[in-house]
Amino acid sequence: MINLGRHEKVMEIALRRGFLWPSYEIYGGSSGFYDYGPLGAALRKNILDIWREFYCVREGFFEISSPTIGPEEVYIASGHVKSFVDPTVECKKCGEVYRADHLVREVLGMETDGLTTDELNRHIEGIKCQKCGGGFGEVWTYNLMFRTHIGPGEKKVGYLRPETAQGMFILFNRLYGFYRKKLPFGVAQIGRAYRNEISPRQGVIRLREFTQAELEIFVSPGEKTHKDFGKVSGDSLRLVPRDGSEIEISAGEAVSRDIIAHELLSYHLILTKNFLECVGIPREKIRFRQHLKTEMAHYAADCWDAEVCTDRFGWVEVVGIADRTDYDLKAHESQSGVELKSFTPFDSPKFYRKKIVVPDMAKIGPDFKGRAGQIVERLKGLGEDEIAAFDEEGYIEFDGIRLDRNYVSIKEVEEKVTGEKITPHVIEPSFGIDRIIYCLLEAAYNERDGRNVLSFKPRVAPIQVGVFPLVAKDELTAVARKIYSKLRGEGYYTVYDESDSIGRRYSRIDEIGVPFAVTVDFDTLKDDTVTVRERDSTNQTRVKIGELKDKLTIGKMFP
RNA sequence: GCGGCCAUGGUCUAGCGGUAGGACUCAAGCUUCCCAAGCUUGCUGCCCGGGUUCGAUCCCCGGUGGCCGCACCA
Repeated sequence: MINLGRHEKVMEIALRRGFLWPSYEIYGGSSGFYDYGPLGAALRKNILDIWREFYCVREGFFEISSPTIGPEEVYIASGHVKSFVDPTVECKKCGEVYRADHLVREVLGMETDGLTTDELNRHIEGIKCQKCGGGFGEVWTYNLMFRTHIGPGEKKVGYLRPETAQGMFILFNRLYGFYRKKLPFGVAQIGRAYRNEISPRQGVIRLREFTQAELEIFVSPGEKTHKDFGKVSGDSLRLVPRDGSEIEISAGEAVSRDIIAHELLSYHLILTKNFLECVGIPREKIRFRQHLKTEMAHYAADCWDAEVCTDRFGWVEVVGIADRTDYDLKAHESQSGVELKSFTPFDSPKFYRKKIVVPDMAKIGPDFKGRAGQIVERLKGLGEDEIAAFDEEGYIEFDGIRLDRNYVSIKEVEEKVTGEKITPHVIEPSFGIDRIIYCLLEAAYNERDGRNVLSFKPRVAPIQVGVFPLVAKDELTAVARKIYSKLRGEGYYTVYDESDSIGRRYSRIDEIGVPFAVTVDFDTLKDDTVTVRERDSTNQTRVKIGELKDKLTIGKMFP
């Protein structure tokens, strides 16, 4: 299953030709960080352009950009301060490190969710190391967020965001207004996120700073549908549901058979699959795996990962598509005290008859003096049943006070309700761009006659055209340089090369995935034609210089 | 975070207690009428810090980074 050769060759090309460089090399490096070189940055740009085309243009989700550092409250609300930690314990004798909660759960057979460090410590006192029988040290928690301080001094704690999502939840009211107070709406953010991983390895698969492209789609809880679902419901998905089976099933059927929770999730699985294929991940290397209940994030109700099959790492999670329900909005609402709700008007207002209690302050005030305020507060909070009982019995008792009916008037009024406030649910497709780039590099890699070829689609290739004089003679280079300039003027990412043999030059650009080579030869001088060589087939066709643009098709955005 | 292995030009590697050689790449030139041809010339290197030593790229310690295993993985 593991094929070291392929991975190593891809990474070697990535390093040597300027796709990916380990960061801070001149200072000895720092693991978990990678620089994108010129070709890597261009590749990423092209992938992000396609992503924007899919989501911002086609789905109409506008992109925002929020800060990467947030005050502590944000991540207290989101649950990251508390939950984004691993309680860890180490054997004092043999140094074996355990997840403290897993250890307690396994040895004592108890549920460990929500236990504090102190509680875990108490449980662990009686446990011996399973390897050597030694005793354990203190439980310590490791929070994976980078912590910092905002402003001078250490009073104001901040964190580097572990996901771009929170920035979008926090803007809910602004965004809701921007979208003119209608559900559903979606918002996109592309940006860096930070996780201080214990042991980042596997190249660009697990980074401490990485690029996410995330969408938050706010919907009514009861309307997890998509107007275009009909167009994709026949498309097939390769699914690995919770039961561990692997099935090929249409998007529509997956919903009707309750494998995928709802249409909207299913729609986004299809969209994700189309996106991955569009950037160049082969269909047969894509599948969607449903999270087990136990591995689901603290906020998720249902979650499917898009996984790509790699030679080196097996199935790699590249996109998470989660139904976060109302977890985040409710959490920020309660932390901030600001209401984060949408308002849905009814078709026509509804009228309710209900009884209300109106306190007679002229009586309550003098008789109860200092406690009057408290009484009024209690009366405001009475439920309908309590009011009815008050009305019937003629008195009410609370907080040791007996309040007679003649301190209030109880009236029946008609209340007009024009709609309802709800906390929207959130569907979140979250793309790990760096992982997608690795998968793409691996998928694009081929060998031909012992030489390296990266078969990028023209649309994602960092450089689209190479322009070469067949040999470096002045009469040919002059024409080639003109074409080089002309193509750049038309918007192609183009390189010019006149050194070495023509074969070597073709080979050089094959290795960085340039799809087209335009070669100027001696016939060009007679009839204004050049050859266009296609990277994957190496086929050449002669075309008029003026018709180059028709031949160098970078490809339609959508297949 | 723990354990094992490792660290030499851009890449891959040889070698040694007296500061290094090769292959490929890259650059310049010659050559070259379509798939890494050939010739000449050239640039670039012992991961970092400390110790031992007259002298350390080499030995020792620590760090950093890489790979593997454990653990972890929203």
